[in-house]
Amino acid sequence: MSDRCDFREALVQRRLRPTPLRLRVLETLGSENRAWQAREILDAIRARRPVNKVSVYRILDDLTRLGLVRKLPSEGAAAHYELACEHHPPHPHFQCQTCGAVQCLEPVPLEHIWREIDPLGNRADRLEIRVEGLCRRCQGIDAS
Amino acid sequence: MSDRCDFREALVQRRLRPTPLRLRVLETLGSENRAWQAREILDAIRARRPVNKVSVYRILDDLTRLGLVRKLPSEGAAAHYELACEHHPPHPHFQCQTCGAVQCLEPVPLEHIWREIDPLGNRADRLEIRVEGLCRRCQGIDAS
DNA sequence: AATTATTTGCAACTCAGTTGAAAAAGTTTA
DNA sequence: TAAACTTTTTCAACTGAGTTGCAAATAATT
Repeated sequence: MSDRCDFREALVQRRLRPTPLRLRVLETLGSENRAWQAREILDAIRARRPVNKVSVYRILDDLTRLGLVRKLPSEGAAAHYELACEHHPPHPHFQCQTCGAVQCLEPVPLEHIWREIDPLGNRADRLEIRVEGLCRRCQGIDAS
Repeated sequence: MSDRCDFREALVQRRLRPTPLRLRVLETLGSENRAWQAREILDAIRARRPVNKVSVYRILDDLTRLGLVRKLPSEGAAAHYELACEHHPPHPHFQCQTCGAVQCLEPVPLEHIWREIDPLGNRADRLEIRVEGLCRRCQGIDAS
C-alpha cells in the first residue's frame, strides 16, 4: 500500500513541521489498507525508536483536526485512525467482531443513501457506514 | 416514547429474572428516542434509588448478549446502548459532534445499500449507518 | 428451614486517553 | 553565532470507562 501522498508536503501545507515522528505516524497509517488504534501505531513506531504515547495522541489529534487523518467511531474502548488525504476518500469499514480489526472497504456512491436518510432537522456533515461480522482470517479462510 | 414492549415478558423469555434493576434499565432505555451511555442510565436510576455501576454494566452486557439491547459503536470513550426489542428494528443514528448526543433516525431499507458494499470476503452480519453533524439544539434551532 | 442458584454490591484494578509543565529541538533575530 | 523565541516531544500524574473476583443479599428449590 506504500502511499502516493506526499506527507512532507501535506504537513507543510497545514503549517505543521514535517518532523520525523509525524512522518512516521503518517507512514504507518499508510502502510496497510486498514484503520489503526493509537496503541498499534505506538508499537509500530517503537519497533524502530522510542516514542512517548502522548506525542502520538497529540499528533493524531492535530492531524485529525487538520483533515489529514480520520478518526473512526468504533466498537470497544479504543478509537481507530486512518489516512484522510486525497488518495483516501471516505469509504465504508468492516470490523471483525472476533479480532476487532478494522478494514477499509471500497468507496460507495453516497448520494442515494443520503437521499434515504432523514436527519430530523439536524445538520448532517458526515456519513459513516460500518459493516460488522467475521473476517476472513477469523473464519479460517486465509492462511496463518 | 413510553414503550410498547413487555420487558418483564422479554426478560423471562430469555431466562433472566425480571428484577427491579433490569426493568429500570430497560424502562430508561425505552423512555427516549435515543441511545444512552451507561453513565447516563446509572444517573437516571440513581435519581430514584441507589445502584452500583457494576450492576448496570453487567445488565447491559447480558441484555446485549441476549439481543434485547444493541451496543452502538461511538465516537469518544463511552459506548451507547439502545433497545433492540421487536419495536426497535435496526436504524441509522445521528451523533452531534458538539454535544455528543446520539439520536435514533428512521429505519431505511438496507437491501440496495448491502448491494453496493463489497465486504472483501468477510462474513458481514450487521450494517450500521452513522450520521455526524450538528444537532438542532446545538444549532440553536430548539428552545432551551 | 436449609440448600442452592442468581443477582447485586464493593474494592481494587486495567486500559485509553488527557493535562500541565519541563526538556529538547528547531527557527528567528540581533 | 549567541540570545530569544517558538514549536515539538517527553514525563509524571491524573481522569473516566469498563472489568474482575469475591462477598453479601436476594430469590427459588428441596
